[in-house]
Amino acid sequence: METDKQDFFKRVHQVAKLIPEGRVTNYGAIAKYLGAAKSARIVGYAMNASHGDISIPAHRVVNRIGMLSGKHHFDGTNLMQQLLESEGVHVKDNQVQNFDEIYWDPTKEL
DNA sequence: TACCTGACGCCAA
DNA sequence: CTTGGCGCCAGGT
Repeated sequence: METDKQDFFKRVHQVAKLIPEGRVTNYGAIAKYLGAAKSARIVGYAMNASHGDISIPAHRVVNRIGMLSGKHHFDGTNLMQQLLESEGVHVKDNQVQNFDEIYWDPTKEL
């Protein structure tokens, strides 16, 4: 059974739900937290799978430089940015402002 | 079944 | 300091 693979996705979803409002994290941090630091890409894939689940704030997950690399995958063109700003996260040019301040590291916070 | 692409990240030149 | 290439895993064609 490919339960192992699905389990990884499930873990990613779980961590994504733990992201506090107004905070953001990056794929690599989640991957590392799960023990697969080099599988940052898979985290993004998991986000794509979780895109249908509103309980998973995928918009709070950005790449290591704080850029909304995944905004292109949301319904609207700037839906991801809208959601972030709605939580108090300032975004400009697909880039999260004060990323260093609102950055949420699961390996540290958890 | 094999090859290619993809919401990333890090190292090397 | 900037740009390019490689590695990782999974899914689709």
